[in-house]
Amino acid sequence: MLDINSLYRILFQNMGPQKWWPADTKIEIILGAILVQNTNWRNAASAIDSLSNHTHLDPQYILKLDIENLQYLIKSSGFYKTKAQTIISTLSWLEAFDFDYEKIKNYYGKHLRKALLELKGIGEETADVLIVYVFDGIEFIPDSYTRRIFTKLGYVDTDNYRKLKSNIELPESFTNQDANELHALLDNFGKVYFNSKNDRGYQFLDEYFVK
DNA sequence: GGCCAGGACACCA
DNA sequence: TGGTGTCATGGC
Repeated sequence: MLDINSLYRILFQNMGPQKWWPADTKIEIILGAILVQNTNWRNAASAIDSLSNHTHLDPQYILKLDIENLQYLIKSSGFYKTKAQTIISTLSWLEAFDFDYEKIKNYYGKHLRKALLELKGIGEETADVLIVYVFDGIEFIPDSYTRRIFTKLGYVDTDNYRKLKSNIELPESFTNQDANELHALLDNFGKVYFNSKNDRGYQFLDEYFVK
């Protein structure tokens, strides 16, 4: 069975750097992480576009929007009522720290993940995504694609997020960039492997898949 | 026209 | 702790 380092190396050698997160600013990453929850990226990106057209993704401006207006702007991402609330609770939290991410890291230290989980609408996966892509931390992110891939690789206890996370230890050598790249590679691999009907050359893991 | 996508949460036992 | 229903749009 492939260990994390080998899996990482094989993915990287076949796919190259993924340059995640696909966004220009940290606020855009945060909004994207919320809007893509259980939604395909196309719909989430469309919501970001309309939000950007109306607010330039200025968090202060977004917080001043009527909730109905915010809901309308992000409608294409689905679950728009819940996501509007999540955006407000998260941006309000950031605002309390003047949108200073270093200040937040210094304030919470090791308890950052716990603080993120206390935000309404931020669950384990989104918390880990924010830690890796916004706060430069190191976390394994066993999202649905990752769990499906690990299942095929023969790992056990892959059926839910917490179970797989508790059983996987990232290598000591892993940096923030490695955690970033590994998650991006796994998701982009999963996206092609599980969704595309025609063969696009993503068969390089097949020899490691069981059955 | 059904199925599902880069989840979270309330509720229940 | 773990399983289930609900929230919702747009593309295929």
